[in-house]
Amino acid sequence: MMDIVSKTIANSRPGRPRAVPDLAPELAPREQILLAAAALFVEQGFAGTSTRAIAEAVGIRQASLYYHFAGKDDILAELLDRSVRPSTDIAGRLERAAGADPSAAAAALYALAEADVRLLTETPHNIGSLYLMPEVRDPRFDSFRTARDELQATYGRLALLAQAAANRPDQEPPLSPTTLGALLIQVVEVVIPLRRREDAAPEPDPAAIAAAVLRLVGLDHEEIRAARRGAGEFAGT
Amino acid sequence: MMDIVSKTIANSRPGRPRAVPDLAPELAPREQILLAAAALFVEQGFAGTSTRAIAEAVGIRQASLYYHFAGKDDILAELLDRSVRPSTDIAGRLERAAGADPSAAAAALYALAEADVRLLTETPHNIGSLYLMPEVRDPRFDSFRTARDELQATYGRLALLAQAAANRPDQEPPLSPTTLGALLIQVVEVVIPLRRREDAAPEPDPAAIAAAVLRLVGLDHEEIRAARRGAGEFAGT
DNA sequence: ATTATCTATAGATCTATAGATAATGC
DNA sequence: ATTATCTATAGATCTATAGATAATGC
Repeated sequence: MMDIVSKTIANSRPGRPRAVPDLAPELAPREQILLAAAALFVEQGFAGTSTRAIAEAVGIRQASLYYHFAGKDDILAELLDRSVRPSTDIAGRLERAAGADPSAAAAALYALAEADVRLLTETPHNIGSLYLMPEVRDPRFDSFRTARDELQATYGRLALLAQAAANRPDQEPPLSPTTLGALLIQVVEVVIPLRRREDAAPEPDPAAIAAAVLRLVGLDHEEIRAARRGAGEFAGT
Repeated sequence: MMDIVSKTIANSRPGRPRAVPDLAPELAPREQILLAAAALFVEQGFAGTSTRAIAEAVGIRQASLYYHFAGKDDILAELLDRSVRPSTDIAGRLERAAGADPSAAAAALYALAEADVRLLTETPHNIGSLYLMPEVRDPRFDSFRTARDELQATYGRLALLAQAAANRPDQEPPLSPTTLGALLIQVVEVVIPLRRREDAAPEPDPAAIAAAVLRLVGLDHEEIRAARRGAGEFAGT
């Protein structure tokens, strides 16, 4: 009897028990650290967040962080990689599926923008805003930046391909491919400042943002509708 | 003779001379500090920049900063205010000049976007990127954020007015006014990530970005051309 | 007298390491 | 035996203040 009770209450994991009881024992400690760090980095920046603050948020002692991560840098590196990976995966699949067909490229671009808006909207703690921190420029985070540059390049390539087929009137001053890719990502990332606002602005509609991306590329209303229909067919890809 | 020589070489300002000779004596010390801090904040973030680093970049001792500023916060606060002020001034003038006339609003929106792109492109050290730092959310910088929210609201109001007159086909899912303002500012601010790239991407053409803004609002090619012509007339305003 | 610096330093951090301890696993 | 924590602490910062000093201004 006593045994059953104490077993129920007992720590279910090896290792010395925490001084403060674990509030989220269903999460691995490593995940708890990543989540707490994400929230703090977003609020106060990387340099502005001490390892002590992260540990306190998790409910462990500052030194215990170092059992799970070699240093503060590694926590941020993992957060960055995890947050960009789903986007680059989707982008790669969509680009391969679209091949060289301009109208498929338009559909793929639509699907990519919509997926990215969803990811940025749903990710906990507005983690997408970590991209904006100055520290991310440091060589320590090269692997993240490479992945992100590749994502931007995919936006640029899909856009150029889609644009080639657009039935657009005499175009405004054309944008360079680099500028175009940066611009489209920038539009998608409007989610970040919108989520930052504390006045609880309405969440942007992914379909509306995706349409805005195609409009910027020069597609007209009918072409955008067609791309939206085409995007649906990538769903299984 | 000796007097003339020593006067020429002599320190031209009161106060104890610096331990390290002043490399930019034409700038007031306060301006030197602001410039050096801007460069460092942009590179390494606010919390990641020590007062010692700022002082070193200026060529003074760390403690000497406190003669010019009450603290690190005040340096950032002044940088933020200075960088947003020109935009809000222009926005206010343009909005007043446009009044309630939709085609004037389109022209004003064009002029505002173009002016902002120029400001962001030309400001030293990509200072616009300071807006993105997490620390800026802190109440200490409320006055800056208020000014910026007002700028965004002006974008939103001009866009809604311009849109009312646009000869646009059956529109895509409409964007809320808040989202629209955020989106347009976001487009203009594509300059910031472009300037950040170290591969020396081409500078974006202000006219192309301003056109992109109007296209997002729903204006067609002819309307954009008209807005561009109209924008020229605000020049003296 | 005023101005703009300097030197020196207090007190509060902050990161990371060393080594002990208290669970579970076998 | 392995795992995951803990306590304790070294050494390196970092911000801000106190008070001295060396110019110019009058």
